[in-house]
Amino acid sequence: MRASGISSTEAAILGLLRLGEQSGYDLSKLVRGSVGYFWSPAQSQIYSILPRLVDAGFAVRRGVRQARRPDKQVYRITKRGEAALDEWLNDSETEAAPAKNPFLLKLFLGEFMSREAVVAHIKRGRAEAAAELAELEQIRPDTSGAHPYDGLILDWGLVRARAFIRWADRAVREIEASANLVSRE
Amino acid sequence: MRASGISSTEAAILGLLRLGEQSGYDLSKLVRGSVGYFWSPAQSQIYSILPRLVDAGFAVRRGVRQARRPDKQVYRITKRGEAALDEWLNDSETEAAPAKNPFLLKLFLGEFMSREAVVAHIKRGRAEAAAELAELEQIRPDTSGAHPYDGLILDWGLVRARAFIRWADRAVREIEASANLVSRE
DNA sequence: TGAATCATGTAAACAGTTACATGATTGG
DNA sequence: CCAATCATGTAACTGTTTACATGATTCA
Repeated sequence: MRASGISSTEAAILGLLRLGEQSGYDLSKLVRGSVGYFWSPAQSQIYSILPRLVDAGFAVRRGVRQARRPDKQVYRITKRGEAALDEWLNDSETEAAPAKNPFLLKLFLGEFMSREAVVAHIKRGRAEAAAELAELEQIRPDTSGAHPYDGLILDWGLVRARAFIRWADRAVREIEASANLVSRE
Repeated sequence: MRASGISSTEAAILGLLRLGEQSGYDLSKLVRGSVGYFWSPAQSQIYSILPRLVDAGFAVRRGVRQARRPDKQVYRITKRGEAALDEWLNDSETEAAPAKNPFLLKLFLGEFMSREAVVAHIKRGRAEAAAELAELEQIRPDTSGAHPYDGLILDWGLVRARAFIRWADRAVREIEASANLVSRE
């Protein structure tokens, strides 16, 4: 819910533009990089937001001729765009993350699955977390101070992935332990 | 992305119907309860999904006359609905949780805020996590075996909230430490 | 030569939210 | 008496995804 300002996705795009002039193509690549971990609009959504930002006076578009590449449109944030982003940033009511966790939903409905299927589900989740952890562990946060909070964000990713893996291992052990109990009754 | 089956939200509704015959009103209350922590469609979405499930043959509707309450429509899952839910449950490709975390997005854009604003943002997140933790700590998982995996889900909520609080405290300390460094330069 | 990358966009559909409309009954 | 609860739905809108369309260039 926003009173009058920009949406979170518009804020994300404006924030990326604030790092420098970018084309839609650049933005989709940027989004697939680090930002994509916590915000990843579809490519088509980026292309649909960009002209809206121009209409609103939050960005300007400039055509760039290229010799060995297709011509492109680059977008630059304007003062009004910066102001709109600042407003979003300073709004203390950050919208809540949507309560959408298909992994937990499936586990909640686990009573309609076999125990083996539930265990397999948890193990799949664990494997995904382990893969994510391995990916995150590759990243060396830059110490240049250019993106001062990237290290903290990375850190949360690591903490979360490790905690999930520990939880998953415990969960599997518990389920298997209760299976043994039942089979000995 | 689903090949041919039902969506996660439809699965959630069918799963809830599998616990017993329910009205749309019952479902929105159930959703606001425990399930809402990881899946919470809007009330209007529930009312729009229900007739679709009936059309697809996954549920049947029955009108109930009530004396001291408005009449209501209750829905019961059918065999075909159970089969559709089973298919969704046994599909190993559980969709990924959407990468949407407004909290992290704002932190990522923290370089365009004052340090104080960033700290305030993290503290707000911490407060929310603490409130959630307190709520979760009230819940005593039922040991009847009716919902065998509720305890595990609760446990993940507790683990996650506690990990977030620890991360937030560390983050605030780090930001304030680096502020002191800079101010002494 | 063929896959990947560069580059931009449209169309159609689906998912999801907010707000509105209505009205009886219960309980403090 | 007033707020909350019971109860169902529609309308309008925003957000988001998937798929399609097009075509040049680079690199293995």
